[in-house]
Amino acid sequence: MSTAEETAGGDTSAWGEVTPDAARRLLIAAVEAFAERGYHATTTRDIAGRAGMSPAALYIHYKTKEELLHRISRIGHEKALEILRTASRREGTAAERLADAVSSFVRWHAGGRTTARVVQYELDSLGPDARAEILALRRQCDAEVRGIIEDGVAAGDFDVLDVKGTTLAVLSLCIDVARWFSVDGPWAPDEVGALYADLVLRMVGVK
Amino acid sequence: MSTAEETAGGDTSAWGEVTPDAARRLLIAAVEAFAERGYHATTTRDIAGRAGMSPAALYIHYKTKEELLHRISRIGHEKALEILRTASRREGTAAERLADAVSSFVRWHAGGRTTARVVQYELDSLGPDARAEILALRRQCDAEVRGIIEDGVAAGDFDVLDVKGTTLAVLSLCIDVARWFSVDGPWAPDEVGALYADLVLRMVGVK
DNA sequence: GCTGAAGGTGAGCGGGCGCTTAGCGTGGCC
DNA sequence: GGCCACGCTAAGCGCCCGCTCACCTTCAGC
Repeated sequence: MSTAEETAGGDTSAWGEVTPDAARRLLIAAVEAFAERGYHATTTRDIAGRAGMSPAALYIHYKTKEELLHRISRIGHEKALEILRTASRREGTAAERLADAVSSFVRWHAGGRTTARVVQYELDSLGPDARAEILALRRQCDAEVRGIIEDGVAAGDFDVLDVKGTTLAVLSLCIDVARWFSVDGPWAPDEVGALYADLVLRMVGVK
Repeated sequence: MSTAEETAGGDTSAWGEVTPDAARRLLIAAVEAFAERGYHATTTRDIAGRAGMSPAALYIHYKTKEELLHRISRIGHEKALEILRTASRREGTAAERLADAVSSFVRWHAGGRTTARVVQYELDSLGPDARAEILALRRQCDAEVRGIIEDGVAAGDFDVLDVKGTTLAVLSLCIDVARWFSVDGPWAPDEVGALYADLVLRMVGVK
């Protein structure tokens, strides 16, 4: 896992690679606005206002409103893929690797709920080209999880009827955390991660 | 389960209660448009056009665009609740009732994907009052599933660590089907329903 | 101190939005 | 046939959208 998970309160970390400072502030403002109201219901005036700038400033750093979503989506998906890859490539049994992947992936969706919501649910608002690029990243995420499950089946550790379907279900379960998780709810991201890791191990019939 | 599930090809059934005919055509057009592009990206001109009417016709049958979403959402949630209730109240072991609930609920999300998408993912576009009304229906859905799981635990049939969390995960898994399911994909609604019923029985540790 | 690049602003454009209104065609009732 | 209620349309209002443009500041380099 990464050295520092996104903190609660306003996951503004992990955008360090975005420069200059004004461009990063606009990006973070866009993430928050998109997460709260959705891409289409968010106005460029709202984004600029949150970043403490005039509406015109947005267009110095980004060509269009859609470019903002594209950048957010790509960075987010790359982070998600990195999380799954790290868990997949560590040492240990398939069960340990799968539990690690699920718990860290869920922690990211719960803790960085704001970002994850945009990343997972605003995909359809991208144009065809950007969308295709992001879908390629998603297929890689799928491949990482499927790889772990296939390893478990091959080693005789898992009992799975349908590898493809189970992979989809596992990812679906994790992703949907971004929809329902709330910081005001009864669980901390860690707790959901642990619960979900247990549930997923049951789903793959770990022995 | 109901006598007739929604058919593929354009789930226009189940709107029989909406009259007159023009109002129903507008509602079905709105469901399709909202599912394809999202509530905020859909225009009233688009809805009216799909229904073969002029933009102004919409306002004879509905006060606002939001009222359309509200009506769709309420009818959809009532249908979802009815599906879960029917499964919950049938005879049989907790495992049989849970498998029934999950498979029929998933079949509805997969087969009536268009409607389910709007119902499950456009909730935030409703105003506070309408939203509160719909959330009450969602809590009832949650209660039906939790009831079955509690029955299974009480009877000693299930092995569950966290009833509330597991209930949430089961519902989350089913609901997210509306996001990823495609009629062009490799599965039929029935197949996903059967797969998911098996996965959920594993999650609750059925003995 | 002058200059040019970089990063910002205020004002506003063209257009499409949700929604309204005046008026038209039509079928039921006397 | 005369009348009216109803369902609908054509036209368009007022607003706010994404985005642009002319201009202003700041500051490094010389």
